[in-house]
Amino acid sequence: MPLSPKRIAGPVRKAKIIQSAAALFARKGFNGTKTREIAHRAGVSEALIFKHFPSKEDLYAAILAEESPVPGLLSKVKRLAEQHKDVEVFSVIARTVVGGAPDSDLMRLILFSALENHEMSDMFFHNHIRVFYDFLAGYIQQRIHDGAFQPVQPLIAARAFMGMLIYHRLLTVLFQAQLPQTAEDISRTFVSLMMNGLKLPSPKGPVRRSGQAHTPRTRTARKV
Amino acid sequence: MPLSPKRIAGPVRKAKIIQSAAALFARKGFNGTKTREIAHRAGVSEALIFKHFPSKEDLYAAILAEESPVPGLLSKVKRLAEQHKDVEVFSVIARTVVGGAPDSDLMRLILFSALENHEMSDMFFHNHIRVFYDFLAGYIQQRIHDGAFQPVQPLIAARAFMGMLIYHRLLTVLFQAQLPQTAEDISRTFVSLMMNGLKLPSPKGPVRRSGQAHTPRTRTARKV
DNA sequence: TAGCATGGTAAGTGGATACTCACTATATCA
DNA sequence: TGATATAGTGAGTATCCACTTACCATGCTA
Repeated sequence: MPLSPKRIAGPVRKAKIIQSAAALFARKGFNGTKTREIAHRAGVSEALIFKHFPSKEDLYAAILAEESPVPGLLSKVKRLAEQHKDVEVFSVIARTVVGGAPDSDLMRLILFSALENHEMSDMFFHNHIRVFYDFLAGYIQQRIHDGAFQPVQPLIAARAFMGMLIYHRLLTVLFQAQLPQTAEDISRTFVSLMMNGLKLPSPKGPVRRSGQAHTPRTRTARKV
Repeated sequence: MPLSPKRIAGPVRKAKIIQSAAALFARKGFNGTKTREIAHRAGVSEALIFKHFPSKEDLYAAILAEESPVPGLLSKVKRLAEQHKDVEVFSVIARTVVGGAPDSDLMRLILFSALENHEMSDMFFHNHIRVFYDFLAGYIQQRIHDGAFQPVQPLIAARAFMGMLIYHRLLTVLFQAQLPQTAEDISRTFVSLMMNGLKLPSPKGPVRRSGQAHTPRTRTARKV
């Protein structure tokens, strides 16, 4: 009886190859990753990779085409949004990102694919980052309409908030530039800055502030 | 007279090679750039590159070691800071970044070097980005001490502001994700959000002075 | 103008690398 | 049981690429 754990169903092996390749592409980029390494990591011969994928490019594309884990979070945020729990909406997003999402590998894959201008990079960006951004812009716009926030450009405000979060994530992933505070403190500060930035000037007393708050003349476009 | 525009002083040629290589490394990364391309772009033979630099790695390091154009801007900002012109300090930085600094090539070089974890990447990051960040954190801290800003963590607040700006820059450089508004509008919105976020809750009276002491617990950042 | 340092190149070289070929091993089931 | 499809591989191969060698060209100056 041959003790062969070798032969495995096709799709399973294929998934294993994708997983191994993703880890390597994330660390070394497309050009920096060799098919030999991928094979070794996946525990198969190099030839088998090419049985599953016509080329290294195709393997890379298969990785970028994978689904995002985002929707779960997004539906949670949407529930809060329907209840107009402003602070909670921003807090959940902040805690998620500051807490480590997207994870290091995913961040690096996104950046590498964008820098190396892979054709799927746009879609990848769309699936993993822009969903939040679009949702948030829509929410801000609605809350301005409700009279809960200052009349600010929703697209810019959304980009500002996501910028705080993603940039923070970038610094930790790319430069190990951690902050001394806890993730919770950091999230709270980001949310607090943003909520203060968006909230209406208190109705009492003269509101004298330097140039801003002029009514938006461009209609808020739904494009990025 | 021999029509030879060929022979050029060593340092000049070297600079030309660096310049050509920088453009290519910025677009394709270290692994994606071939010495042959660099030579072609610089209008010299491949061999000459290796007369000037022992290896491709050394050429890359020479590029990363180049001086940053930042100090000019920083001294300008410092003058404004000494006069406590809060809005102007933030505005100048915002306009500079949103207006296109660091330029596309520099941004890409920084990101590539960080992703490919080149050993000089940290220094590069330090010279080009962290200078602002450190300065800003110091300034915010001082203004908190002056009683002009809310007691917020200066490092986090600085990261938040730089995050808005750099992330915006990143989206335009990497994903051509422009916003419909003008650079000036975008800068103004970022600054306005940040200044609102940092400013003290307005007391009933029109004058806010450093003496005012009540800390509204509503939604302000927790001090530690 | 001889001598020499400097600027420059054509033509390799050896090792890596994406991909192929020809072939073996195992499972399924009529 | 054996026909057939599927899983898997060792041993290439053509090409590319960083780097070298051996050599020529030009300007400077004693």
